[in-house]
Amino acid sequence: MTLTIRDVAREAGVSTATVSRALRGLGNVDPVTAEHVRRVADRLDYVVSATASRLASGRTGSVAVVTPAISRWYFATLLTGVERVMQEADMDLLLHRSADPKVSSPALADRRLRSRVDGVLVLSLPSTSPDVVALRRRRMPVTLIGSRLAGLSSVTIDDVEGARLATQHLVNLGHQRIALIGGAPGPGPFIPEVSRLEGYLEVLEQAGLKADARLQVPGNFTMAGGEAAMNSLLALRRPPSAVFCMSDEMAFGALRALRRHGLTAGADMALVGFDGHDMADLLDLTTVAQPVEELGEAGARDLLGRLADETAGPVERILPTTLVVRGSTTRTTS
Amino acid sequence: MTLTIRDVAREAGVSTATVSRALRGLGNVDPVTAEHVRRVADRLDYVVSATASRLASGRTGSVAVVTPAISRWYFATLLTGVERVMQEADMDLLLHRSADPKVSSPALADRRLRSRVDGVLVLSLPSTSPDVVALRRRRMPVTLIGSRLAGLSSVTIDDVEGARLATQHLVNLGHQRIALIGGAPGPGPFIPEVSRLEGYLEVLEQAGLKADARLQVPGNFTMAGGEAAMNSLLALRRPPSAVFCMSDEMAFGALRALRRHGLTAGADMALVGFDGHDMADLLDLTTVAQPVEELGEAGARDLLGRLADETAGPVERILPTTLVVRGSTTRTTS
DNA sequence: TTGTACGCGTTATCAC
DNA sequence: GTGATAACGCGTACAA
Repeated sequence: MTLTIRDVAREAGVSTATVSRALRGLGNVDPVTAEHVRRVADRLDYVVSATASRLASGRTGSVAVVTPAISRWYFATLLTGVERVMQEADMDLLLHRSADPKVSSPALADRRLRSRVDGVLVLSLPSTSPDVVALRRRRMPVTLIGSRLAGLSSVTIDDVEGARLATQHLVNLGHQRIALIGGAPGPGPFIPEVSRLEGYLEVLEQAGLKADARLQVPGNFTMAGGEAAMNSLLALRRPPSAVFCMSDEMAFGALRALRRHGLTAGADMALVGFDGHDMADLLDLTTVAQPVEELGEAGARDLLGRLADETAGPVERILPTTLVVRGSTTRTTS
Repeated sequence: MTLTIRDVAREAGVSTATVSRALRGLGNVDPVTAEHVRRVADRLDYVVSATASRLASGRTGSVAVVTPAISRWYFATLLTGVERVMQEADMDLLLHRSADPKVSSPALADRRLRSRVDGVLVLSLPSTSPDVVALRRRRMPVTLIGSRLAGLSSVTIDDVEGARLATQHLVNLGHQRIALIGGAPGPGPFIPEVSRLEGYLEVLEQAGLKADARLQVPGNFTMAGGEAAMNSLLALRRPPSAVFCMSDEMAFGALRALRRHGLTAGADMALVGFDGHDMADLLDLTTVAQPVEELGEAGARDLLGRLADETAGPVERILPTTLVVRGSTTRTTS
């Protein structure tokens, strides 16, 4: 029913082997023959069966990206960068959301991805994630984006430095009680979280301010979480005068909380976010901007390189962050 | 090197055919044998080769979603819904961004998707898109989300009605000069755009207000576009007193423009968005909310049904929208 | 209920 | 440079 390489071979008057070589531009084919074959294939509107090609060659021509979330700005933006590079490279991109490890079977990604992709791009997953562990054991080419792990290639920002930038900015403005809105409650293995906490604590210490555990609250990296976190901070007997949020989306939630309390960011409470979200500008939010789309592109390119040259050693690329100062830390009047 | 069905067959003491049947739960296998085979496969950590299975069965077990954008909220949210359903159905999901038809070869999606997927989910693409045209000709199962086309299954909202809700709301508030910030300049084949314009015009007419072409400006469905659009409206000799934006993201941009002009939404200018974006609440934006994630899920389910039963006729599902009134249209004081 | 054997459409390895 | 042909790993008549 559907056209096969044999049809093209017959029509072109050559063997299937030659068609295969010609269509893939393998070089060891007479240029004239090759061109002829290509013409015929074109005329017939023939497209190689990806499936058969995969089975025979052992390469799938596709990669998977496993991510904890899709619609959150950071991940959606990473995806944009990844997709662009993969499309250019003519690679299929499989999208896989890593389910909550608590509710789903461990290493689901591994089972679903085995024999389906040549490599995997892992977005911001904790190194202890069963998915990552399984993938590693399988010796599947993996590149991490947004987290690091010994032995694996990764593209990240310097989270410690980013947090330092944010916190130092607040210190410079004279704040003494600087709170932190972070991710999950309790210390997790989630790299950006740990590193940003580290940067925050470092600066406090250097500034001679002592860290107060009550000022460190979880926000789960969501708007709702950020709002709840800010509410709890405002309910403290001695609320902070400044807050560093580990993500812009949490900062947006915090902004809402402030507003509902009749407070103004920048005047009543200094607020710094993290990410460089599109909407940070609109909301006049000071933030530590990271080149998210570029992170995605760089990660994708690294993985492609790794697939092309299996012997390539792991590379850890670190992209720069910049502090973008806006009204949420500098406004002086309501 | 890698485990095959033969290894499992040998180890379990049965034929490969039985293994194949048992592992797929085909029924015509002795329950005891089946269980035994499953155990062995499990112990060996065997996973069927998706590639070989595809070649033999003719089904790829994967679907593609082609979308004009990934990080825009609406699409990222649709994707979340789609991905959830596909993961539950154990279907691979290929992500493909449909490039700008002007710069890319026509029907790129078709060539890249042929023989790679069983069906395609098309997000909000104009029916004249070369991708859609090619897919149709190929008789590939297709479900549209966010747009409609005779002969194809689709899941949409009632865009006309949504626009009516928004415009009527503004009319009810007593506005006489109601502007519209839309998509691309000039009339396009992009369904939501056309329909929303239609609903807007209908209400104006019913209200005895005459449409003013100068009050209809393109915003390209981006924040930047929305901002520029609002700027141009404000530069008019007789600016509108209210604006209906075809998307929340454009409304956000419009909000910024207002702010830069020292104006307040709701007090100096009424503003209604469209989508029900997460952040509309934070920005106190009145909007026509649509169940975006559900749209994605419904579309995905429809496509799955279509794959299971090729004879199923096309279905057009329409999900409801609701007007969410907030301060951007009702605030009375700056 | 189970096993045998062929076919799925390419790629890759040899000869030529 | 080109052509046979044997894998690739599984599904599925068909036979038993």
